[in-house]
Amino acid sequence: MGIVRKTKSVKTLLDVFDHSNGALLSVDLVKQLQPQMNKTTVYRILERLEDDGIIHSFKDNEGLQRYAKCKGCDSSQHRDAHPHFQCRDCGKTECLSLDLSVPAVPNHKVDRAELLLIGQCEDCLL
Amino acid sequence: MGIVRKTKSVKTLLDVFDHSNGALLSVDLVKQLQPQMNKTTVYRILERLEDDGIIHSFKDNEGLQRYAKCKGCDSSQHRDAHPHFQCRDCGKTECLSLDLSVPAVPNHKVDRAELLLIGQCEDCLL
DNA sequence: GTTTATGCAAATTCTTTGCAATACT
DNA sequence: AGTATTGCAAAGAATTTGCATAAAC
Repeated sequence: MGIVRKTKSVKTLLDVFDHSNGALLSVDLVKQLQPQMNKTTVYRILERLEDDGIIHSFKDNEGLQRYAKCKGCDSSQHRDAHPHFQCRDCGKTECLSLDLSVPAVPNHKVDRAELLLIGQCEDCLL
Repeated sequence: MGIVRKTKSVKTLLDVFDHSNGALLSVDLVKQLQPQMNKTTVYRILERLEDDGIIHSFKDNEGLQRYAKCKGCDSSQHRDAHPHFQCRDCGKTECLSLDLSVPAVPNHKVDRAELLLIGQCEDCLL
């Protein structure tokens, strides 16, 4: 449902996602967009975009919220398996296109899985 | 290296781990042990126990730190694949004994993997 | 007796909330 | 016009830091 109004702020944020890759820290987005955009506004737009299935989010290795553009998600189902890779050196966090098979757990209902790989990225391997 | 002194506080914390199952929130431990033990003390003991390979930690679905007793870790290598299951209803977080095969990522060095399954636990499935 | 651990208060960091003002459709 | 959105200030929650005191080896 397109309940997210295309305000200037929303467009700005979507533009940031289009021109960057990987999963972005909400904290960084807040910093980057200040003072043109208020901190609260950034958090709330991210929340709305996620509700609308435009972006997805997860907690990274530091417990910080990260957002990335969804590929193949919609508002009804936007929480599929999203493997991510986080570099322990530079912190850069990438979305992986790996197909994650969600293991079954006896007597449990598994809705989704978050797989975070931690290591060194291409740039930091040198 | 047994650099962790067996103080009363340390023993208390180890006792909590022995008498509970699943991965415990540092926040809850702090609450539970107050006011006998100071907040800072709890955080610091947890940190030391993890350094020593007695317990391991990860960020849960809410980005909160959780700790659980290690099985088969030591101070040199205590960060192996640790799949966990977190109940979206009651929040209970269990350690799974599943063997997680860490996928390779081209041009990256993967040190470890955090797999968190989210769903409903046995108790909450009724 | 030296080193490690603890307590306390204060600071930090990320995120959320309430409410009035504003922009979108 | 009516509803969704924004800004600002303040609150909240989890975790960390500095420093003086106390306990462990």
